[in-house]
Amino acid sequence: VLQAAAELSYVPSPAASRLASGRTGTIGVMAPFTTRWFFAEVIQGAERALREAGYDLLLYNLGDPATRRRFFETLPLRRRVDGALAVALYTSPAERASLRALNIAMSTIAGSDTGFPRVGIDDQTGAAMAVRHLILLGHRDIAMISGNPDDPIGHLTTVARRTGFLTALCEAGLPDGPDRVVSEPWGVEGGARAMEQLLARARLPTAVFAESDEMAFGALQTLRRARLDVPGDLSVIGFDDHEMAASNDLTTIAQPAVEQGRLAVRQLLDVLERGAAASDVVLPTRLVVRGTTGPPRAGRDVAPRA
Amino acid sequence: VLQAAAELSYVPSPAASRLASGRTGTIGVMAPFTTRWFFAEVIQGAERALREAGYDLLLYNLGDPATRRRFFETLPLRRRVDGALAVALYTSPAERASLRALNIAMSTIAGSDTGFPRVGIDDQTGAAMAVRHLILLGHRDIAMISGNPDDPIGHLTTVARRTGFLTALCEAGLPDGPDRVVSEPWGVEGGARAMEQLLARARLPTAVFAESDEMAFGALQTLRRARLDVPGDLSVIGFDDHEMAASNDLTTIAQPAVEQGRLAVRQLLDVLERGAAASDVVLPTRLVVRGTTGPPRAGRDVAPRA
DNA sequence: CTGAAAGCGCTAACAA
DNA sequence: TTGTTAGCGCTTTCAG
Repeated sequence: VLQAAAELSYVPSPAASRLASGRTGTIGVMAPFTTRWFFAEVIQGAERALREAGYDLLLYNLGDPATRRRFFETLPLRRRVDGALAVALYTSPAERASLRALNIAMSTIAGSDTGFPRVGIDDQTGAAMAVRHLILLGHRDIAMISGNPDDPIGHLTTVARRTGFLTALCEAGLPDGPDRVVSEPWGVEGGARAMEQLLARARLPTAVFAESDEMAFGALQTLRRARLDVPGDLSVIGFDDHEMAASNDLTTIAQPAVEQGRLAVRQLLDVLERGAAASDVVLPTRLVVRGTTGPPRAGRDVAPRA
Repeated sequence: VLQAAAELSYVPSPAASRLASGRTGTIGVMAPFTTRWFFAEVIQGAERALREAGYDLLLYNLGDPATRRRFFETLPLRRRVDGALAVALYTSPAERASLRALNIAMSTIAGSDTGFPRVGIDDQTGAAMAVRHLILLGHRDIAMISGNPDDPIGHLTTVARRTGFLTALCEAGLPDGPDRVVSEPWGVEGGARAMEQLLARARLPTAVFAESDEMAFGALQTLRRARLDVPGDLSVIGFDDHEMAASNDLTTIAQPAVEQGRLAVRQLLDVLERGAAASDVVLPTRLVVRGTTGPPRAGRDVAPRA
């Protein structure tokens, strides 16, 4: 019988088995971006894990506000997926209620605030780690380049990394006023402009922590144009370990992006298939020292503390 | 009746309508990468167009050889999609036969060789455009940095851009021997190493055409480390207009990536829904002059031809 | 434990 | 036109 099936190259119809069993063999993934480094990596990790487990991945890019509104109004996930993954999705209470009403298994990545189990990193600790690296090198005058905290997308990450930055400064007894942080729109361009703001100040910090590697790339660009030496005149540290961080010789805090996608899928499928109870999981971040950080130039600032 | 449906928040079951109608409302997208700039952009363009038309997008990342083999053996697309899109998919004859046997509507992007209608650019013409820009600036000693033409992925693009490069040199009566092209694995890292190869030569060219912006970024990196001035000592031109090209001030040949995804979807849906006959479409490329190209330094090479 | 039959929730073809 | 019914190809349940 099996032989005959093989000869006729029989393939079960997914539609029929979905209808009969109620299981769709599909997982929905919602994300506000799909092309940015972090999101592309997470999606790739999720896609691979789902494929291996025999599931299909349905991608919903909610970046466009109109698309997002339509998504939450019509809930296209309904009847279409067994479970869902939210990547860095910061939701309004109404959106959260919609999601809850779907009544499907769900996991979240990168600190989505949906109330469902989450996989992610500790952004605050990671940011503090970056700052402590700078302090250990002897820096005392440190600024941060950051996205706009009012941007609904990326909001929580921005806030957490800022908090880590300020906390680490405070712990070390260093000046930590709000003017330590300069905001520009997230991205390379924003990073470049933020660095320009810093250059326009009367006194340049000796080190800069950028909220993301993308913003750090922009900052490096501005410094290059200004013919300033990195790390001689100014140290720069980023966050993420973007694929281009190595080639830009950027010191950074690495986070495992693909792994977060993979893990969230595993967790979701455990709930779905084995009724496991999902719990939050926090993945470690790691300092990667490269060439953009070094001790402050002697005389440019006070010496390292004892 | 409609009111009652709305009140009970009725949603049609896709599984049932698929089973009954035979239409799945889903398009499969096959790609060898999903995170690289070009692919991420194309997929985003396709996703948006499909979403607007009410279709779901099923993503198949065929980058891993084992995954690819399994894909062509089991043809998971069968019974699962109404049509498919192949992005830069260079296929073996057997793979092509499998695809054809699926007997579904299909379109291809970026020069896939599947025999189905294609949307893309003219890589050869684009490459020639890059070289002519350099020649017009007065360069006569021009090299190319390129991926490995034996790499099955990206093969056709590499070959076409090389051909355009050599053709343009030949047309201008410039030296066009095979040593004009240096090969390294595709990517930033490869571009950096290719530039190192060039620097190791007795005589440096005055300009370099990189097969892709990613490789150009690597080349710029190497030049920066070698403290060479761009474009003073050496001009660099890329290809693609990658999102980071602007911030790296890279002169390049722009190609519309999102648009290719969008257009391929439109074309596929026209075939599917209106029985239209799909035809190949070639999108234009465009020279974007930025700061990495300029005239050769006087005395470094012969003067511009009259 | 094996095999037959009753749906799953739609679409499409048919009758009225 | 509008209303009715027979499947679509599976899964699952229930007899045997």
